[in-house]
Amino acid sequence: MTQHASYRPVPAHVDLPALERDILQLWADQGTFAASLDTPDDAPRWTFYEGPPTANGTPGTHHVEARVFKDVFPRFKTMQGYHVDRKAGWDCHGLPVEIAVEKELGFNGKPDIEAYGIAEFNAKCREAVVRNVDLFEEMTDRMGYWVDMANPYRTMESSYVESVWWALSTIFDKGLLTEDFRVAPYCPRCGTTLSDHELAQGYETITDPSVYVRFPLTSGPLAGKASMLVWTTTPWTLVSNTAVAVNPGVTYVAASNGEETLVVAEPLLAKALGEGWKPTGESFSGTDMERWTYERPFDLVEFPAPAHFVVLGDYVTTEDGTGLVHQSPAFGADDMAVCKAYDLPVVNPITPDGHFEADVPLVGGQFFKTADRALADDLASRGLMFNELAYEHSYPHCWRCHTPLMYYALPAWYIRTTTIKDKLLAENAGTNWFPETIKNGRYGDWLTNNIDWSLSRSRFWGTPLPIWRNDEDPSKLVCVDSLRELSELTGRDLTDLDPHRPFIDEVTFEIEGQAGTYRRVPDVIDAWFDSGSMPFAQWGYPHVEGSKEKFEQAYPAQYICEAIDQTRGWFYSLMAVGTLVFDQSSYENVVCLGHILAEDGKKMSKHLGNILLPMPLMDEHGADALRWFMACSGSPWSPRRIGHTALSEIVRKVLLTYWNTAAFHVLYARTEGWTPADGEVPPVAEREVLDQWLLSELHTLTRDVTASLETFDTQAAGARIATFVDDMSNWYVRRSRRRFWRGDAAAFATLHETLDVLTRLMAPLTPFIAERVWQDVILPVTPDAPQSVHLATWPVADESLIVEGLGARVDLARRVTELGRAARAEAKVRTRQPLRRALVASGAWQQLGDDLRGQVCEELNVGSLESLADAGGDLVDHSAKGNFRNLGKRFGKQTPQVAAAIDAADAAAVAASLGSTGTATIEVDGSAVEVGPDDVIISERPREGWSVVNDQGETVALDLELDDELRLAGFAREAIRVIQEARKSSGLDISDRITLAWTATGQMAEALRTHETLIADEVLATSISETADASAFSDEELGFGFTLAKA
RNA sequence: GGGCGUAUAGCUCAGCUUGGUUAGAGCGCAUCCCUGAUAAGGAUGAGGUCCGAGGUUCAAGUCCUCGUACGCCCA
Repeated sequence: MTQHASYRPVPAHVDLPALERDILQLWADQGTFAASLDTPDDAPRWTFYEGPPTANGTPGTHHVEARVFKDVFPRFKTMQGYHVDRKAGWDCHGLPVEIAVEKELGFNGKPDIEAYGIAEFNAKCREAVVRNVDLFEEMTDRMGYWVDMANPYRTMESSYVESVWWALSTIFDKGLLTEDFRVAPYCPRCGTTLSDHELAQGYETITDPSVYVRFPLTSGPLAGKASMLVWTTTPWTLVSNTAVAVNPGVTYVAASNGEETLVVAEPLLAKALGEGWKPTGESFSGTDMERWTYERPFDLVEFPAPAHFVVLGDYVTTEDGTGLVHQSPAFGADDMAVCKAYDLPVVNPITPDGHFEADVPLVGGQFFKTADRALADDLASRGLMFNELAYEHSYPHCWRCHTPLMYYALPAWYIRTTTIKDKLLAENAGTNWFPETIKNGRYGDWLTNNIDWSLSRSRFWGTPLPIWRNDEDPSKLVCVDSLRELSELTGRDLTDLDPHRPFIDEVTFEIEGQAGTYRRVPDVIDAWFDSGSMPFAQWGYPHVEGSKEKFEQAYPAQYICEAIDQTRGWFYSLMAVGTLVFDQSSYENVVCLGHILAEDGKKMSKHLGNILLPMPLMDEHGADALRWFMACSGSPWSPRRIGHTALSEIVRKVLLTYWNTAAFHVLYARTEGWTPADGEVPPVAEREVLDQWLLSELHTLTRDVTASLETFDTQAAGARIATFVDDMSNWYVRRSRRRFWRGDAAAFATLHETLDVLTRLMAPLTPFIAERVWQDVILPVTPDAPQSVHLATWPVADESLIVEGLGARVDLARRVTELGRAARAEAKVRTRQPLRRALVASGAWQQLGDDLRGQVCEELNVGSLESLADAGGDLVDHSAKGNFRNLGKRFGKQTPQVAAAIDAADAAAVAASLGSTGTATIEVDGSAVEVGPDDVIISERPREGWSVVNDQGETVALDLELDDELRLAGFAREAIRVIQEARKSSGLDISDRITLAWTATGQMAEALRTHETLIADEVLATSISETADASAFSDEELGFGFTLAKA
C-alpha cells in the first residue's frame, strides 16, 4: 500500500463521444461543477450573465456557438481562482411564444385568442416554454456547458415579474415612462406595435408600386392650369391624403409637354418627368406654395376639418420622387408632426387588423397592401396616374410572422431613452467590445441615433404593464412595484396572485378622496425589457430576501457574450435598463460573435435542407471537436461555415495527436515502471536540449495562451495550442522515442510536466478529453492533485524556463532536416540508407551546436554534419544578396543600387571579409560603401557531385558516395524495420523478447552477421541464428526471410 | 441612399496592427519517403493578376484614395 500508484492505462485508440459520456457521468457522480463553485469566501468574483435563450423552438447548432464562449471563460477564470456564478436563464415571454402556440392551435390573430380565453391561452404558452427548455437542457449538458440549470431564472416567474415591475416603477418615478400618441411600426396580424430592435430584424426586400399622381391645383397662380406631381410607394395611404408637403428652401418649377403642366422640384425635373418636358418659366420657392389648395386624389372618406393644401416640411428632400410629398398623418411619423403643426385632422380609415373600414367605397374590407392595386387602377382610370413603376426596396416586416408592417398612429407607452442618450454613450465608451469595431460602429451608431423605447404591446403572454389608471380622470396614474403594494392598495392579500393576464386585469382599486376606479392599462411589455432586467430580476431584487446582497456582489457583469444579432437586442436592453435604473451599464466586457453558416456558406434553413443539428454532430465527432471549432476555427467575430470535414480534421489534428502523446507517454512509463514520484530527475538545465526546448516552448505557450484568453481571443489561443501539440508530438516525441524506450527519467519527467500544463491549458476549450487525461495521466501519480482538471489551478508561465533563442535554433534544425529530406528525395536515396556526411552553411552549422547537429544527423541518418566552409574552399560557391530590411533603413532611395552592387560583388570575397573582419566593402556608383553581416545574406552551395537543396538562405548538401560499410549498415536498418513490422503484426507486446532465425544471401547476409548485436538490441531478440529456410516472414526485394518466436 | 465588415491556392483560412528580397498553413489530388505512440508525420509536384484602378514609398498582400462584388446593419 505504501507503493506509489502508477499511471492508468491509456488506450492508443479512443472513441471520443464514448469518452465524453463517461466524463459526463464522472462529473455528475463527483459533483464537479458544484465543487468548482465552492471557492474560499475571499475569492475574487468574476461575474458572468447568461443571456436567456428564448425558450421557443428547438436548439440549433448556432446556439452551441455562444454557449461555448459562455463556458470557456468562466472555466478559465475559475481555474485562475475566481468565483464565477453561472445561473441559467430562460426567456419565457413574448410574441415568439404566442405565435408558436397560435400556430399549434390553428389560430389566426387576436380575436381567436380572446375567444379561446386569455387564461387558457397563457397556460398553453407556459406549457410550451417548459417543453422547449428540456431540449435546451439536454443540449447544454451534452456540450459540457456548465451553468446552473437546477436554479435558473425564468422571466415568467412571479418574483421575476415583480422585479421588472419594480424597475418600471423606478423609471416611472423618474418621469421616463410615458404614454404618447405616436406613429409606430405596427403589425396588423399580431395587433401590436414593434419596438425598434424588433423592427431591425424584419426588413425584407419587396416590390411595391411606385406611383406618380397628379394633384390638380385649385388655388394659387396655377389654379386650374396645372397639377402638382406627387410620388409615393404606399398608394393605400392616398385614401387618407391630408396635405402635400414641400421643402420651403427648394425651388419648384412648372413644366409642360404641350398638353399639360406639372409642378415638380427643379432638381428632379428630368428624373421625374422624363423627356419631352420643358419648363414654362414659372418657378416658386416652397414657401411661395404654402397653403395652395388642390383636389385630393380620392374622395372616399370624410374629413372633419378643412385640409388638402400645401404645407412646409424641412424633412422633404429632393433625392427621390418629385420633391412633393403626400401627407397622411395616421401613417407616418413625419406626417404626424407636420400636420399637427397645421392643426390638420388625423383621418384613419384602417382598422387595427390592417383592413380598410367596411364602409369605405372601392376598398372597404381590403387588407391595406392588397388595396394598392385597386387604388392604382382607379387613379389610372380617372387620368390622375402620371406613371406607375415597380419599385424594389426594403420594407419592414414583422420579424416573426412576416406580415408587412404599417406605420400606424396608436396610443402607446414609451421609455424616454432619448433623455439618457448621453449617459448611454458614456457607458458605452467605458465598455470593452470584442471585436472592437462594434463599439463605435454598429452599436455606437445605433446609440447615437437612439429613439424612445416603445415598450407596450397589446398582447397577452408577457409581463403586464403595472400601471393603473383612474377611469374618471385618465391623468391620474399609479405605477405599482410589487404584488405587496397592490395588496395595500386593494386591501386584499394578493401576494400569491399570478401576476399575468387575465388575473391581474381583474384587480381594481379606489383611492380615498378620489372619484373613480383605478383599472390596469391592458398592455403587456416588450420581452426585451424582461431580459434586460435579468441582472437584478434573476434574484427577485429588491423584494426577495437576500436578493440585495446577491445583486450587489454581482453587478455589473465582467463578461457577457452573444451573437451579433443581439446588438440591438439584449446588448442594448441590458445596457439601457441598467442605465435607466442604476445609472450604470450592466456589463464591462462584451463578446459579439459572428453567425454560424452551413457548409455551403448559407444560413441553415429547413428550406435548403442544409441543417446540421447539434446533438448528431456531437454524437459523431464529440463535443470537444465542436467546441474547438466554435472557439478556434476561423475568426469567431466573422461568419463561419461548419461541416463534417472541419470537425473531423480537428479530431485528427488536435485531439487525437494530443491523445496519442499521452498514450505514448503512459505506455512506456508503465513499461518502465516510471512515475513522477521516482525522483532522480535531473534539473531542467542539465537535461537534453530537446527537453529544454519543449519546456521553453511550453512556458511560452502558457504565457501566450493566458494573454490571449485575457482578451477573449480563443482563436489565437487555439492556434498556439495546435502548433504546440504538433511540435510536441511530431518533433519532440518523434526525436526522443529512443529515450523513452530505454526509460530515460529526464524524458519522462519532461513529457509528464508538459502534459500536466498542457492539459490544464486545454481544459476550458476541450473539457472532456482534458479531464480524461487528467484522470489517467496526472491524478493517479500526483498525490495532492485536485479531483478534476477543472478544479486545478491555471498554469503560470515559469519565465526562467523560457530560453531565449532556443526556439529559433530548433527551428533551424528542423529546417535543415527538411532540406536534407528533400535532398535525399531528389537523389532517390531512401532515409534508411546511412550516408557519410551532410554539409550545411557555416552560419547554420555554428548556430546548431553539437547537440542539435546530433539530432539532425539521427533524423537524416547521416554520419556527421559538417560546415561547408570547412569542407574546402574549392567545394563551395558563394552568393550574396542584399538584406533589404536593413539596407532600406540605411540607404533609403539608394537601396536598389546598393543591393545590385552586392549581387554583383565577388560573393566569396565578401563572405571572407565578413568572416574575418565583420565588414565588407562594396563599390556603389564608384564610391566605397561598408556593409556589415546584417546587410548581406550569404549563401553557400557546393559544386558538382553532391545532392544539394537550398532555400531561403539555407543549404544542405549530402555526400552520396557509398562504401560497403555504409551499405551494410543500410541493410541492417532495413532488416530491423522488417522485423519490427513482423513483431507488431504478430501482436507482440512492446517489451516481449523474441528469438529470431533468418535466411539471406550476399550483402544482406553479411549485414545481418556484422550488425547482429545492434539488430538483437533493437528488436529485443535474445538469440539470433542463421538457418537454411526461414520464411514465415520475408522481403523479396531484400532477399531476406526469417521466423520469430516469443522467447 | 448611408454605416460597418469581408475579398489571399480547387476548398477552409492565417498573414495586414509594426511595409522588406521568392506570400503561407490545412484539406483535397499525384508521386515518393519515414514509422513498435499516432486515425499520424515528412519530401516533391500541380495549383496565386493577394478583387480592380490609382496613389504614397527605394520597396505595397500590408498604408492612403476611388471603385466592384458579397454579407450584416440602418433608412
